[in-house]
Amino acid sequence: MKGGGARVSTGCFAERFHHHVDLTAAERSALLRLEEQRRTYRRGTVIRREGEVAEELFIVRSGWCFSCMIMADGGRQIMRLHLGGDLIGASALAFRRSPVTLVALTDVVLCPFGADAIGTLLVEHPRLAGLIFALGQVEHVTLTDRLASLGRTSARARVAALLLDITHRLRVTGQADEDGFVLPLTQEEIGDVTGLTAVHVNRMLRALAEAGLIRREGGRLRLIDEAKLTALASYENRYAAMVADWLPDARS
Amino acid sequence: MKGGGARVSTGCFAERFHHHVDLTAAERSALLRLEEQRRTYRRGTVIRREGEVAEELFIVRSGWCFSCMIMADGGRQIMRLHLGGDLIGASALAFRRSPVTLVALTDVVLCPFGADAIGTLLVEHPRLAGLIFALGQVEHVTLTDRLASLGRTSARARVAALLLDITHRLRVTGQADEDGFVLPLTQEEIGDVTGLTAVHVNRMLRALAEAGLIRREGGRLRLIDEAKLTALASYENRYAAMVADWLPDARS
DNA sequence: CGTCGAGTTGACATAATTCAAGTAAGGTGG
DNA sequence: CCACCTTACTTGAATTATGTCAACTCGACG
Repeated sequence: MKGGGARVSTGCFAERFHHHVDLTAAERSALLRLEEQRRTYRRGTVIRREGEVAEELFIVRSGWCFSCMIMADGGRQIMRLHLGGDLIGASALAFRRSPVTLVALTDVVLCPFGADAIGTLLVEHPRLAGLIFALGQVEHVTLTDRLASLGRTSARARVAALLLDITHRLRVTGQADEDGFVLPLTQEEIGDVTGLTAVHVNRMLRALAEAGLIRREGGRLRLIDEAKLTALASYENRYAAMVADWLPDARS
Repeated sequence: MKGGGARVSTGCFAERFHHHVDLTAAERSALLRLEEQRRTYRRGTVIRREGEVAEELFIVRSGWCFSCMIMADGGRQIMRLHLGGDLIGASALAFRRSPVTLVALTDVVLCPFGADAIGTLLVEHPRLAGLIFALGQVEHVTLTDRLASLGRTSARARVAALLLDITHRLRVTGQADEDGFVLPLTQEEIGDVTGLTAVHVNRMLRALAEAGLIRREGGRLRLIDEAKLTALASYENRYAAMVADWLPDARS
């Protein structure tokens, strides 16, 4: 039930690529090399602070973390939740200093590697580099979805969209079933993702529950009427729709 | 004064890379090949509609356009303004259908090319592919900045941030001087970028003008007190800070 | 000269925040 | 095992930023 660690024999990053191409042995081992190192962080730890020099990228092996920005008035905006298999810190490919703060939401295991590993990949496994690029585009589009969510939808819709997003991402790795899932976010953190206050998040969650769209039992959260939630949030599941048929052949 | 077309002998996309690496002749011509085709659109034209099959990417050669999403209630969120030298439609690398609508804001000239051109670039000029990836990261970070802006800052701050962002981007290509620049956006469009209503944008612009931070003279807009604006918006100029020292060597 | 789109301005409505006070739950030390 | 503390969650009332509606001006354009 802990999740994330079940089928990792291939490496949890490689797992992503599976669905899109048949990896060659060389590609597979190149990806596994990215996950060779491990680093563990306790729940609540600040992994990296905004403005720090940061030359490493990470693959999330297990657990959740998030990247955020601290605002001038002390507020916080959570940019993205990072779940198992996610690549984080790619901004190191363009900036010396981290634009965001990285925080462990649960106990988390990260696999760090240097930016130059991406350079190597680019030369030796252009197809993999292309796939990573394509995955980056998926993230880009989900970010624009969130922009629309924050800019143009109501508080209920934003909360609903977040819950749907988490659900779909967990399903990819089989961590969410019909019984729902454990949400390791406080209402304040949900607010920091959605641009709301903790108080208002509370009200929206209750409204969704009263409307019979979700159910909350202990730490577990369950989506009852996903169709209505999806409509309410105008949510689009981008993770399912990815295709990358433009990729070059694997290097022989 | 029309802008964008001045120093294009190298190609306006290649122009971007100049600052970061010395391009080899082969690289330069590979980039120029991306700009071989031209397509012109009239101000106001919808170039591409959300949900349409879209296999092409574009480089903006001159003029402005924007990508947006139309919301269920008829509202609109502008995801990004695209200026000369920008690469747009990269989502075609991950999705068959366009997640956004693309609209010409002024008369605009675009250079279309297929996604497979990126595949070729990846194999033949990995360093260029890496640079494009790094530029993508810059965009990614500016998007997160906007997310923080929409989620956690006031209306004035959002408007100020937009004006600063446009200014910095225009300066890269020398289209904004101390006299300011021509803003081809209606207040409604500014609202659609910042997640506000046209009416409120109007009030915020006036407030900024009355506070002596900006000046509006005809269609021209001029930033008077950039320091105060920057503080007010907690704006960070990401375009200046990019470095990419992890790139592999150019293929010989 | 009339129409149309954009900008401006005021009065009013409302969604979301703030403040404040409480309850429930979990962890810790005695 | 209990008493205490802390952290998260709830809930209501007052406040505020932003949206809505509506009227009017202005300049461009045919």
